[in-house]
Amino acid sequence: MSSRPQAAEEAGEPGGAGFSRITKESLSDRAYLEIRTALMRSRLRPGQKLQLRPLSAELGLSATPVREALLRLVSEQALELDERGTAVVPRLDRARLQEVRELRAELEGKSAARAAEVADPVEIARLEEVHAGIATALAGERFQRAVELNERFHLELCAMGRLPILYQFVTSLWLRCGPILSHLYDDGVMEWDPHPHVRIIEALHRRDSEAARAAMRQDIIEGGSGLLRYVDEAAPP
Amino acid sequence: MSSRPQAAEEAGEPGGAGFSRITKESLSDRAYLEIRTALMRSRLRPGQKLQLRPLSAELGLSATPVREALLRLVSEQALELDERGTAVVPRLDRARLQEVRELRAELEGKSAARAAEVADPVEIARLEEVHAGIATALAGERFQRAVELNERFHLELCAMGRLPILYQFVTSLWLRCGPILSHLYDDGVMEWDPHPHVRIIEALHRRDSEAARAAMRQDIIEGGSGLLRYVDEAAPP
DNA sequence: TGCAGTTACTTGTTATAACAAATCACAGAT
DNA sequence: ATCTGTGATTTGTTATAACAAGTAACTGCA
Repeated sequence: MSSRPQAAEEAGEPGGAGFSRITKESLSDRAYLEIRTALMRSRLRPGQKLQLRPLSAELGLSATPVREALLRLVSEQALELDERGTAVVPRLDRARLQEVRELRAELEGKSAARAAEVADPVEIARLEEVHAGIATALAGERFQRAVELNERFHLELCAMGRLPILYQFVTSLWLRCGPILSHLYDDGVMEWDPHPHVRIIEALHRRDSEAARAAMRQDIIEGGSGLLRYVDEAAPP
Repeated sequence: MSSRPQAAEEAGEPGGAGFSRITKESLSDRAYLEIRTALMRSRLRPGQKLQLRPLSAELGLSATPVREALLRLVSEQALELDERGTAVVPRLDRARLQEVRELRAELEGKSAARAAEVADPVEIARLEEVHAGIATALAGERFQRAVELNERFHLELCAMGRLPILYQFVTSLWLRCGPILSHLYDDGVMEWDPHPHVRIIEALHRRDSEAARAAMRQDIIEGGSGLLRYVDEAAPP
């Protein structure tokens, strides 16, 4: 889990528009966020076990809040429990990843369509900045940075749709892919004619929801296909 | 929360096809199921507080497993936490219910379309039985029974789509409506030309996915509109 | 050397207690 | 009668310990 004092590293997260988290920050939340970002940053490998007491010791907490964090991630399907009850990072098999991509296309597509109807220029500008950041990161071969910004692009756009439940579902889908997401650019950066992100942004400007939806679907289906190589053929025994 | 020894009341739940729950049944799971079905059966009113110690006493358990159950329901958005941290049954405002209906139309629509492609005759027959049960219950004015069977119809159909993540999302949407679901038939039973459920079943037989999707959408959008009357105009202070 | 049996330890689970903060209630003063 | 301050109670939160079950390791015998 690496270094502990990383608190405010997660500064500019999405979710600004109406998806406020209470900022009470209990120990339980701290543990949750720490494990969660470790997952999203691919610092935990599929199949890896997260045992209660060793993990608590590493986080410097007692068992209770860590257990709560683990159970919360299990209920979000970001972790699983083995037969013994130990939390383990799920292995994505091909069928599961396919389902995730299909649902992402459906849900983020709807999100984009909706965003095209309600987004204001300020939000769109912010989105353009994020995409520019991705381009810069890729040009400089800072792939980890690009992966993080790509996530931000998608979640920020999703938040712009102003459908909180939908937003939650989408984050859940991203969380499931976390452990393999770092491989997004492993076999090269795809060359797009106009990048789907650009097509999305243009569609937002034109308030063209169907174009936004289509571009989003393309980004997810075609852009994510490389990940299929990093997946177990079938769920292991 | 009513009587405790109701264990196997939930016999014939859906989820037969590949959605197996480990049957370990810890105390935590017991508490979870008990609160959850209380929600789904509208035995808990919107705004009602579920305090840790009183609830634990009522369930005859210590605080720990009950707290775990409450937090799990919170993470599924079936409950919320007030500023103090107390679990409370959410009040659905109009916007939220609209979003739930929209997402149900989208997701259950996809589910139905997929089911039309892969369902086998045995499953379809079981679905027909459930719908027949609804008709019988309505004819006999056993509305509570009809509500439960209606839920079963939808979830069983969703399971037939064989998309586990989608299934989980849909159950989550149902859970959010639980507290007001019992009002489904409060202002009369809708008279359908052919009941959408019948149109769905016919579409399954014909393997016509788009017809199945359309019928499902109709069932959700038109059939659930009555519930809008049982919702708070806006989220209260 | 190899195997069986037993001990010790590690696992998740649950109960209990200590803690802090917020709320409630009641007493006393104005 | 109303307001205020203080103490007791109730709230969620966290830590700790007791428990059960499974696993590993080691010892003693063949």
